[in-house]
Amino acid sequence: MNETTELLAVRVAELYYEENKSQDEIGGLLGVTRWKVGRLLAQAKERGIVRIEIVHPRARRLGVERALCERFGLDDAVVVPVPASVTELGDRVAQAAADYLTALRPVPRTLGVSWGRTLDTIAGRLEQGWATGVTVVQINGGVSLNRRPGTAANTAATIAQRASGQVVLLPSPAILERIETRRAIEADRTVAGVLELAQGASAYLYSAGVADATSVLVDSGYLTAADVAELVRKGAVGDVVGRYIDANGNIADPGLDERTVGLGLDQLRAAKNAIFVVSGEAKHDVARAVVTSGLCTVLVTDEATALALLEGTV
Amino acid sequence: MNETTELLAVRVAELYYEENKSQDEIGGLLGVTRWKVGRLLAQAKERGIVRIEIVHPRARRLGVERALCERFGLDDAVVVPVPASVTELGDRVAQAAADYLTALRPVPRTLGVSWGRTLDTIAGRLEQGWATGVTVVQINGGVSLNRRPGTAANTAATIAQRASGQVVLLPSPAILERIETRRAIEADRTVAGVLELAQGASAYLYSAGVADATSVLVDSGYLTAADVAELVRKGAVGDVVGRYIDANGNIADPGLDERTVGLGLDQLRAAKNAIFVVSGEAKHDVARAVVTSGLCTVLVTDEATALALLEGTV
DNA sequence: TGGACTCTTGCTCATATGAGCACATTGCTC
DNA sequence: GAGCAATGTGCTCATATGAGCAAGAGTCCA
Repeated sequence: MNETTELLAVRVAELYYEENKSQDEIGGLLGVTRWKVGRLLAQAKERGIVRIEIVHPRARRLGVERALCERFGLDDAVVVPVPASVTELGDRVAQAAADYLTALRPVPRTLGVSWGRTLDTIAGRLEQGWATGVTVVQINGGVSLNRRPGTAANTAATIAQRASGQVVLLPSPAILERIETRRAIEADRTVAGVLELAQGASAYLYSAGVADATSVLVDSGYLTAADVAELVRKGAVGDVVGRYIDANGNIADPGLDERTVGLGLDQLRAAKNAIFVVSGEAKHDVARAVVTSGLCTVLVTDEATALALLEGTV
Repeated sequence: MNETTELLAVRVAELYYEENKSQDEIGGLLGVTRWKVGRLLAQAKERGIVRIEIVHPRARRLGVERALCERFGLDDAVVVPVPASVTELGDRVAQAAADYLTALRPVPRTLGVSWGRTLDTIAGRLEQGWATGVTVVQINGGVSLNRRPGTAANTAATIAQRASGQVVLLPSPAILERIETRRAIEADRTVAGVLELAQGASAYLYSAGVADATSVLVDSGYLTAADVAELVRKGAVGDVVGRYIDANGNIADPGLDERTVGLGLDQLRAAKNAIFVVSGEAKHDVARAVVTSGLCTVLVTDEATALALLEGTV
């Protein structure tokens, strides 16, 4: 399209979209047929001269969602556009996750949830009555040692309460100091029952942690910043339900993993409905590791993360 | 429109504009009639949920243009959107002014032009052959004392040359030290002839200067920064064709005006086609003074200036 | 509780637009 | 310069959408 045609396309687009003139009227004004006007409008759209954007806190990016599903073999994806002016990125994504959960059919009878800041925000965004009779089970440990007492329990409890359901907490630390202690605690009837319930959940809802000192595992006292630095040196890009993974989605430190209580990654991979919620540039690496290694079936994320995932592969 | 309807409108807009589904298809997907889909789309547009923007260096803002004409009684207005990322604001506006001049019908036989940076940029943006046989006459003095020798002459000459026309320069300083000298020079046959031609021009093309030390009149040595500061204290907001005006469009310093050579503001007000080109926040005050006091019939400006003009009145 | 008024909805018919086709134009190669 | 391929154009007919209207729904007040 040469410069003259391009300028004509600009004028046509202005008259059509800003002046609300019909293609026939525009043709008369500019001395071209209405068929040519239509073609110029199509070209204006193709070349980005006309930009149509859906601007709303609940808006989605359906095209990007489909591209993610095709690329990564996901069952579903939810992508939310977040304008640069919005500072609470996680809020928009959490809202979208809450919307998705509310709309999920069939309603999951048992929902396994992790804990962390993202999950807490999602819990806060769920409406009372988002479902009825959902049993919410914790899938990673964290009741004890937690410096913010009750957050993990609160998250699961809130989600359950707002679905008029029950909460089943995992009464165990997230990470134990000795493998023997982890085995003993998992063998205990109380913990074993919760883990069995967790393994049988119809859906899982979880996020990821960044492999740095901001991790809630550091915050909670399970790991030190030095521990995490060592994990990074072993290739860790982040943690999923308390388990550190590398860029290929494999366990970064098997020894640490053996001491970690909660649902295993194999069980997450085998899940029929694993809803992964993630946002922010800091989590791009772990997000990529999760979606490329089959650790989720549904992804809820922001547009920038989605586009980064789509650009980075092949 | 309550929250449920608003969310429905978002979904409808996404399916229509991003998925290119017909209103009938969308109705089937969402369980509403195609007529309701149409109404939801209209609401989405009204409430800014759908934003359609023309993004191109040559794009205009036709609605804003019409509003300016209605508000200020202009014969025409040209408003160009300039994205925040574009640093050469004046370039876009200068291009629009060049476009306007080229499209002007009837072609002006005699075109009076001022000189300054904006006019120089416009001259550079005009294409060879933008018109034929146009006599370009300088309407404000400035050949002598100019520290950038020839700029004023170059501007007029370039415009004339690219219209295969003649240039008529005003061989006089912009401002003289004594009123008597100004009268003498204007009485001289050479200068008088040019001024007569200038007064009889079919169209005028000019910009405005900011009332501060960046003025080309300071740059050129006619005024000192102290002179301009004094003018500001007398209420000057800027200069038009070398004449300082206040917020109401009146001469700020009659004494200085008496020593200024060139087309008078009364003559500009009486013109049938006075094309005023202005951009940038620094010039908002003088722009307002010009459009509200009948000193132009056509305004070419950037979108931010246009909106500032529309907001500031009444 | 009923009537009046306002708002919303579904529909008919008119208008607007697009898909696909046949023909025209343009550009390239021999 | 001719032939061929690619691109562009105008058109017919089908599809999509909107304007205006009548009917239904909802709200408010006496």
